[in-house]
Amino acid sequence: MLDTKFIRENHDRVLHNSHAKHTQPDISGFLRLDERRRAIIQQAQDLKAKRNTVSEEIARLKKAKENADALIAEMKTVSDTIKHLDDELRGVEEQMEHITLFIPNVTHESVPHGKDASGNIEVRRKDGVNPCEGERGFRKDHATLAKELGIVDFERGAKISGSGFPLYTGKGARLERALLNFMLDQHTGNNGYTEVFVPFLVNEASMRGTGQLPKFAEDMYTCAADDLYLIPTAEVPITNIYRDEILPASELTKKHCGYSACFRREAGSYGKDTRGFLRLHQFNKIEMVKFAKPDESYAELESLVNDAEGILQVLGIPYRVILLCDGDTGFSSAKTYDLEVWSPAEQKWLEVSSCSNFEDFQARRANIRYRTEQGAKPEFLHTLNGSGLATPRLMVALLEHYQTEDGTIRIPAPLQPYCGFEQIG
RNA sequence: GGAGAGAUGGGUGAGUGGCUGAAACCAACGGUUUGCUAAACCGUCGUAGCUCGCAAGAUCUACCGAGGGUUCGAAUCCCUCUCUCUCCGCCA
Repeated sequence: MLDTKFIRENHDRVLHNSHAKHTQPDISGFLRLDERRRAIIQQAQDLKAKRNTVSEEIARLKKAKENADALIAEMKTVSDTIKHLDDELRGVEEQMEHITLFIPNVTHESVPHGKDASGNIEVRRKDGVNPCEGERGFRKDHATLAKELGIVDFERGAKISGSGFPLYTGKGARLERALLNFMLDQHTGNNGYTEVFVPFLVNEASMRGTGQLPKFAEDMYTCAADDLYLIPTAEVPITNIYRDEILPASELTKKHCGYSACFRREAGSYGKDTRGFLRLHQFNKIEMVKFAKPDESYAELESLVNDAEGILQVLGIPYRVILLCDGDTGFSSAKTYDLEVWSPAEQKWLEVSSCSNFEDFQARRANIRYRTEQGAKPEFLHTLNGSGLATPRLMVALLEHYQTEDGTIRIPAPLQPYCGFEQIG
């Protein structure tokens, strides 16, 4: 959510940015409402001030056992007017909020302009230490490999829940668990994150806090009977840990990481990239979240990307870092880098991580502030988050890159202690 | 799921219709005193918004879990909701 004053003073920029992000908010309507709002407040305030002083006068008269009927009658109409003004104000503010909630975050000046993913910029690329580099004759795709090796049972997963709900079996289940533990240990042990284990179902206020609601209601699973939502990412519960709180500046930058299952309806994406692990309704992810001082958040974004990259480097998987153009940057984000791994079978780059600086967009929605010193005015802090990493496409890259000529999978050395085995098959 | 109790400023906690934005104490901060520490004393000590001002700041308004209602006037009375605690029941 953007600051009302910021929208008022930068409405052209906000409008252009919204168009770049393919949204059409009613900025001029917002400005009209804003003006009306201030007029109402002014008028209501004057009347309330009058009511307060006259009420004191009434109290004084009553105590002196004098007649106050005329004043009381007068105040009755004043109170009625106040009530009507307050009602109108409520309506105006509701309309303003409705518009504001659908205005996307303004992108950072370093973000390139572009219509869609074609406008993104590759920042850097790293080759892996792939043991099969250059050998293409025996290359099988991840879904075929997984099926042959018996590490995932898509059919039974679909029987239990539906398509997009994979059932990991045997060494596949162990490998999945190994990846998650390995990544958590990296972030807590080497990168300075404090681990959290979060609720997977959250309330509406949390979803609004991080920006999933109200705009993206269609993308989420809901538990209607209890007014709860299944989280699409651990970003939601982790960021909301400090909702409505004021953190001391000495605790910033605060860094949390955590595992969660992620649930996404992926409505409207059937048939597109849905083979195997490419797009799932439920998957596992390690998420990193930072709470930073505004003047440090962009440096923190770079180190956040490095932390995510570190996983791929240790696992020796080829990847590249992409800076998203404004047209491809998410609703809440001011600047986003994607990490993509190479799938030799798909001959495609696959997104495994998205690292964003939201500046104060989420903090304003969720009311997360910090105070530089005792007695200082609390200010909104900056929130950042990034996947570190999501497992399904990481698994794709791992299987495809570490397959051997005889159809087995070599487990990368750093992962072996977590797996308890050196190969699959 | 049933019964009951509760929610006030950073903390404890007073306050049942007007003089309460809120006592008192604690914590914190500034100062005086002091060889140092301690103690004592004095002062400061919530958030948000409108308007005015270059600014420091000033006026006004709102906020005592949240939202409605009654009233000239609500922390205080009424209704709904949320959360916490206690007891009973059920349960991994």
